Amino acid sequence: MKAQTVQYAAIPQAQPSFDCPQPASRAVRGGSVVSLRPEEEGHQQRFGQHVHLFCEGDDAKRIYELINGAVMLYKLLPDGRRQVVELIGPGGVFGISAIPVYECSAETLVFSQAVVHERAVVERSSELFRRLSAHLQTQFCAMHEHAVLLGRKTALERVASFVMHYVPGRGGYGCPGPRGDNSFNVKLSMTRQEIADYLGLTIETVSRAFSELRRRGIVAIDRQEQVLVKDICRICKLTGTR
Amino acid sequence: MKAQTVQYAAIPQAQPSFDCPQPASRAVRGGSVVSLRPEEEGHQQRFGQHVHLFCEGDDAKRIYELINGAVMLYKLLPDGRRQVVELIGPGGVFGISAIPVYECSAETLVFSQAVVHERAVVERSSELFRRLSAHLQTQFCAMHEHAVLLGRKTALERVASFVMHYVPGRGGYGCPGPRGDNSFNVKLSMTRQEIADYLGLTIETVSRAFSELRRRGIVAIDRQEQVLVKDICRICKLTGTR
DNA sequence: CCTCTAGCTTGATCTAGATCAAGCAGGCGA
DNA sequence: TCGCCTGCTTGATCTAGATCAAGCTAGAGG
Repeated sequence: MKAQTVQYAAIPQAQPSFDCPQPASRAVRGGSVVSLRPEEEGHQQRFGQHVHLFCEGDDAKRIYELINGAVMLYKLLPDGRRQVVELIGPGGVFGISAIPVYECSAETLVFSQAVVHERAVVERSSELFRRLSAHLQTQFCAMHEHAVLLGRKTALERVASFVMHYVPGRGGYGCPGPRGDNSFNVKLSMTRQEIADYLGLTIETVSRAFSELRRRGIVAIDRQEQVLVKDICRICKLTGTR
Repeated sequence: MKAQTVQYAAIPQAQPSFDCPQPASRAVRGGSVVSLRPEEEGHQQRFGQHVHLFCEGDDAKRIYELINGAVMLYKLLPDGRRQVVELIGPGGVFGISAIPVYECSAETLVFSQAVVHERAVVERSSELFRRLSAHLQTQFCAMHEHAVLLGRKTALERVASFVMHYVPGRGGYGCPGPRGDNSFNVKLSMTRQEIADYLGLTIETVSRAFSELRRRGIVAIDRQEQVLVKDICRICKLTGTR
């Protein structure tokens, strides 16, 4: 244990969170997903790749609803160890906190769009609160799954599970099993370090696991981000879940 | 990895979930916590120690709101490895699922009381839904914390963190620091195996960590369930969080 | 075209925690 | 009172994954 050679900046308590220029693109409202009374609407915003939306310890003034793209939520230990605690995809909600400040940091993995709600507005509007909460249930389920991964799975099982997350409609509840095309081309959009911090491993172990999958002929990898899963069922069996 | 010598029963898909006799004690309503219109009220129920409330795969018909006691939520891998994914205390909500069946199993750790809501009722009543969802935020925060523990902490840090959870008002957000009595008597109410499955360790490693804490004079242990924390600040520093 | 750099891979070695194997303590029924 | 059983502790050994240490590769900039 005591992983992480890479040192991350210490948690910057309370300071400007947006390290990306936010031009006039605020309030590009009229998005497809939301349709609420004007006073309940949030601002739709665009964010570049690797933009920090907020940091652990910042005032938790805003709640985010991701329209498209991907965001990672992470926490740092004082000695620099990092754990990515959640990956947010389209529809996902984040920035909700039980305390007055954010309990984790949020960073975009790719270009993303999100509806940004004022926390106070969400707390007043039961309609909005309901919609956001409904999605939290899905995320809760995913968190439980991730706890199993972190607590009980081997390195190869973790990486296999990670790859399977990117294969739509397979491996989870109601998986149809092998039918038609049993291969799928996955775009990871995370560095090996980010994957390692998500899976509770080191960068070297992640790399070795990918190499092992390649050696076994289960995936083919080119350009690092592109993973061609050649046999979905075979990688699914390696996840340890079934 | 590949822990767990103890084998747990394979997931019993769809079968009577209550393995504890449920006598006439249903609907002991009029509990202190809830005050809703009659049609929105749930039944308040009592459960003995080590009672399964539901199993992974059962129809997710009910949502539970714990009044007092303690419940653990766990998931099993097909080969018998177990991970306790969440510990629920008074006020906690569980049994919410994004899919039609429960995604984990729930078992009481001690004698407990809970308000049992019909899922359909919760989905109709915005007042009730709001109240339950509000508590999920707290639990979300705790899950993130637990992901850090499972992904990045050493065995000693995990056990120290676990013990600190039982010390009220210390170690978390807004901890007042050392003042007055710096000791506290903790009642664990979990076996070493349950603790191990919660912390992603083996029973032996948990045992060794407790012994190490005792050897360092940080805790005193008698009757296994009783842990006297002699120096709260010292064990807090061992959690890795600060 | 070459060089630089960031991110990735691979090999060698080390170690925290798993596994294996006794032994201990306390509650309980006979 | 005596076994017996369940849960806990402790020691010896093993191993998955961390750590340390080179390379490798592809894109960027000159």
